[in-house]
Amino acid sequence: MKITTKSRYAIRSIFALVLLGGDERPVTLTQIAEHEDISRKYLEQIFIKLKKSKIVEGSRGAQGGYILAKPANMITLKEVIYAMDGPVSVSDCTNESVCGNFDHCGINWLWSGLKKTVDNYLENITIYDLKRQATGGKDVNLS
Amino acid sequence: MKITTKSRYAIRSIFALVLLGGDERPVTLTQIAEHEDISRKYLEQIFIKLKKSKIVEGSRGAQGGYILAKPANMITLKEVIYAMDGPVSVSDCTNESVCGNFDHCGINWLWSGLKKTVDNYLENITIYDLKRQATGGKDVNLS
DNA sequence: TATAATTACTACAAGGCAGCTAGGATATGG
DNA sequence: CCATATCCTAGCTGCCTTGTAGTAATTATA
Ligand code: FES
Ligand code: FES
Repeated sequence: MKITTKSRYAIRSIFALVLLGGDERPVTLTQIAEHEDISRKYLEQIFIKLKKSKIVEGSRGAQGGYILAKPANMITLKEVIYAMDGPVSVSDCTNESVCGNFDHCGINWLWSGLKKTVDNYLENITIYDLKRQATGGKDVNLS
Repeated sequence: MKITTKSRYAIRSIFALVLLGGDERPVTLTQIAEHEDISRKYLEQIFIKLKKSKIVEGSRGAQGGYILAKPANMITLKEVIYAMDGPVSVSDCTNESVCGNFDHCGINWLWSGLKKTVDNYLENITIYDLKRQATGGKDVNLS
């Protein structure tokens, strides 16, 4: 029942990206890696996935780096986690192809219910919320 | 972000235990293993844990087996999962002993919030609810 | 009291996979 | 051209879950 560290790194990294000005000019992975004390090589893989999911945009070469692909308040945690690990799966018993007993199982509604609960929580928090929380709610402008 | 199969097996097994009359007379693991198509040897380990957590009671020897240690509506899913895997941990960053950055981390409230959400869901469903759901809500007597 | 049934306990093997490292290819500003 | 970055692929490693195996302890019953 754990959020993978990859997903947590991703969230922390995007948060750091915003703090370092990534909503305006490119921020390099090296900066983020130092700020968050995460392996830069590992970050590379994370950001490639984030890029594929249209959460950030990368620009190569000197003076390159990453910027947000959309406003911070449009990036939900669910989205980020999905980009890392695919859809949140709370149980392996999600359909009949994986569990022969699926149709006759009396309790799989438990897991769809739990998934819905978790998804709902993660859908309603955005990167902007992290920033606002960190600055004590004083911040108003969102990018 | 998965409930372990051990926990799912445990829940299914207790559910089966109730269906097989385990709120009155002992039900053997062999019965449950057949009913749920789970390895009996694996069930043994599961039930030893359930016993240690005072969820079931075992009686040895011929005509032995397991019965519920308390009414089905007093057994929450959270309790069962706790018995299997310990407290639900949604992130490794739960205290400063494990994460040096804990005190200065701006986002760990996320994980405590998520944990609370999940715990709340699991706390409010009991084994009796499973039975009621399975019988279309017609059942009234709870043991 | 012998026997079959059944739980209680311990050890460990196999596999998957998350987490991370490594090396090189490609693009770009100065 | 060169320093700076992203982009892409491959693979290692250790842990943890899942499951098997063997044996001891207990008890109803004939
Ligand atoms: S859906 Fe697979 S056992 Fe319930
Ligand atoms: S608490 Fe460990 S990084 Fe946030």
